[in-house]
Amino acid sequence: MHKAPRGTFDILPPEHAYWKYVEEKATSLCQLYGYQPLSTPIFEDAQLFTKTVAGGTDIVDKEMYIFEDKSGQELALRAELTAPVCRAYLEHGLFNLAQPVKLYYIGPAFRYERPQFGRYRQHHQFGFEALGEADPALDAEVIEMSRQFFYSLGLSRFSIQLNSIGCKLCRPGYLEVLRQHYSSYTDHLCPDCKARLVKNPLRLLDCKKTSCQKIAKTAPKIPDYLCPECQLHFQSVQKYLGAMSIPFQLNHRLVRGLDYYTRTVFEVEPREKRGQSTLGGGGRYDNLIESLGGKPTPAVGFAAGLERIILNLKNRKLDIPALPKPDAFIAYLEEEAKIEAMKIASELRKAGIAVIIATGDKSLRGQMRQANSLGSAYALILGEQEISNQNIILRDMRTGEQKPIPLAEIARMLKQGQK
RNA sequence: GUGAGCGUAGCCCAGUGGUUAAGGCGCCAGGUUGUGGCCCUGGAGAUCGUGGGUUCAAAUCCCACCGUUCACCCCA
Repeated sequence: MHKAPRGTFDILPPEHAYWKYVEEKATSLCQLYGYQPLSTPIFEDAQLFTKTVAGGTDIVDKEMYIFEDKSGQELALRAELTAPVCRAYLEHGLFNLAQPVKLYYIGPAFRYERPQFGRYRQHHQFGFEALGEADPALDAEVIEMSRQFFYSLGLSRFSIQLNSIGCKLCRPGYLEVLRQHYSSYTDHLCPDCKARLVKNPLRLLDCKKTSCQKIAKTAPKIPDYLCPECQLHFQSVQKYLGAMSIPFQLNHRLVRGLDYYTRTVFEVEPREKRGQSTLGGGGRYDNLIESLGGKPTPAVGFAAGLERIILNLKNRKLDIPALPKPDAFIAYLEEEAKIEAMKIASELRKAGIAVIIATGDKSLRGQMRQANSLGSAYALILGEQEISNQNIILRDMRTGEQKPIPLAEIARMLKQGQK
């Protein structure tokens, strides 16, 4: 027996109620803020990720699905979607449009990791990106929009963690100071942190080990080492957030996993934490487009994991609209009525009525059971008598009331019932 | 990559060495020769994750593998 590959899963119809709900909230949010949809391929040139997300991060070093196609071209299943969006922005000359260009996406991303709570090898991201504008007001708007997204879903028990990690001018200086601070404690560091010291020093700050946290507490804080421009930008973001009454927590230990971030970084953290809990995160990436061969182009964006959102919706036991049920179920007796029923079903569907017709020549009782379990609003019953009278029985499945309706009027009656 | 827990019908699960592996949900049929939901009756559905071992005897004990869940790492 075949199974879905490790870390992947099928989304069965009942589950799709959640997915539809989240996707509809996401698209209407984007409409509200002026973001337009963009779809990019599931796989890309591997270099698109290795160059941008950058070596030193686990995503590139060990988690990418990389393969050669038959021509020897090195491809990768997309590990995230910001780089593909930037690639499309450059490829199609979107920098010629009025800036910023605001785009959103919903789709799968792939990382080869050990699956666990809220973490999968194929997961789905909803994200939006504003390209071509450096204004800190846009950072604030992206954060506000992220917050509105979760509120519109009915999720409000989260905090927004905010930090600035500087730019290519000021960050190297900070990293140097940070390394110096840690180099005097190397004997007390956990093995992971020893590796981080050389590989990814920013990550030292959020190690969970208590011994390492002691050292992190006394570590120099990045906001104290920002250059004047980054400082002003960071303050402006906070000013605009304040103006919109968006609560946030400054967290100087917040860093993001991807290497391309500059200045503003933020994460949405649920109050009730469990394992992989971050609902979403984002920030500014002013160097990414240039590193892909474009002109220096500032940009800011956000991405959320749909699986984690849905886990939270279930956890909060929020009522999610059910998937639509059929308007009518057609039951029949004997072959002559079946032929007529097929004809009626076809005509009703042309009139925009969702119809399921009984199949398999079950007893009428069996057909009615099926109508019930499908949740059909009405049952239509066709037998010899009805055919000779040119009518059909319309049964309201909720009340159990039923009466014969002339065949010519049945579509109109059901249309009324739809509303 | 490291560590821990768990694998019994589609789903939830009882069963810790001894007859045909129990129950609930769901599914199918009948009770109503043309009518669903409630109720009653019956039925189908399980190589007890896979392979090996211990034993007269294994779902049950041991080993390996696979899968899965959780944690670390990392991230959405």
